[in-house]
Amino acid sequence: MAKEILINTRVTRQKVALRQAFEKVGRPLSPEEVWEVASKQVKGLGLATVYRNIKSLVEDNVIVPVELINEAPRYEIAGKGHHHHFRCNDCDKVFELEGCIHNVEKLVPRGYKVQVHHLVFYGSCKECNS
Amino acid sequence: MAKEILINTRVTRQKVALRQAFEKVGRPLSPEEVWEVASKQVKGLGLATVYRNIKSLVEDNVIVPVELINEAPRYEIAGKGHHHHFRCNDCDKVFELEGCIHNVEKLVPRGYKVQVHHLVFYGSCKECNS
DNA sequence: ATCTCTGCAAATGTTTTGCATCAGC
DNA sequence: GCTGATGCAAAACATTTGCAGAGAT
Repeated sequence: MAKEILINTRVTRQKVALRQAFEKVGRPLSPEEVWEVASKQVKGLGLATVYRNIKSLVEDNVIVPVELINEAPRYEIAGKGHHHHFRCNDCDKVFELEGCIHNVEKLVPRGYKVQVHHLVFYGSCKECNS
Repeated sequence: MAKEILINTRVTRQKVALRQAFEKVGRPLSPEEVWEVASKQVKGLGLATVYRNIKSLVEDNVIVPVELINEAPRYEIAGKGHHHHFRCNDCDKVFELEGCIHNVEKLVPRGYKVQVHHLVFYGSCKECNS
C-alpha cells in the first residue's frame, strides 16, 4: 500500500539552507560538513536538525547517499540520473561516470528482487595517473 | 628475512573461533553477528576482543570488509575470488553473488586506471520476497 | 616465566530522541 | 492558533582504549 496521506511539511530556513549548501558545494558532504556550510546562513543551526533534515531530504529524494566504503556518510544532490562513481585512491576525489551496463541484474539469482544497484570503481584518476 | 620486526602473535581460542565463524556461516557478518556465532564456542567472549581480532584478521588478509553504503561494516572470508553482493532491505542480510559482468570497466573513461570495483544490489531476498 | 591477549569498564565519537519553545502555514 | 520543526541536552549506539589478570608459548 502506498501512502496516500499527505503529511504536512514546512519550508524552514534551516531546511532551505541545507539544500542550498549541497547545491552550492556540488560535491558529496558529510553531515558535519553541511552543518558547517549551512551554519553560515543560519546562525545557531543545531547538528540534530541537520541529521533530521538529511533524513528527510533523502526520503524526498532531494539528496542521495553516496556509495563509498568504510567512510563517514556523504550525500549529494539527487536527480542526476543513473550514474556511478570513480574514486581516486591518490587524491581522494570522487568522479561521476555516465551510463551503466546492460544486464547487470543477470548476476542476481532468481527469486531475488532488485530495487537498485551501486557500482564504484577505485583506482587512479587521470591526473594522478600521469 | 623479509620481516625486520617480528611481532609475536598468539593463536588464541577466541581468534580461532572468530575465523571459524566466518568460514562456517559463509556470508558477510557484522562484528555483532560474528560475536553471537563465536560466543557459542567461546563462552564469555568479549565484544572488544571481537573488534580487536577483526582488525587483526583484516590486516592478515584472512577476512575482507564488504562494500556497503553508510552502514556498520561487515566482513567475510578472503580469497573467494571476484564476486559481488546482494543486500536485502527487509531482513538486512547480505548474500554473495557469483561472477561478474564483462566489460564493466568500459564505463571508465580513458586515462583512469582502475584497481578494483564494487557492485552491490539492494532489494528483497528470496525469503522476504515470497 | 614471559609477554601477548583477554574481559571488563570507562571513554570516545556519532547519531537519535525527549521536551519546551519557536515559527510556518 | 495549530502543529510541525528547532535547539538543547540527554540518551542511545557503535567502536576504541586502559588496565589488571589470564593464558599461550
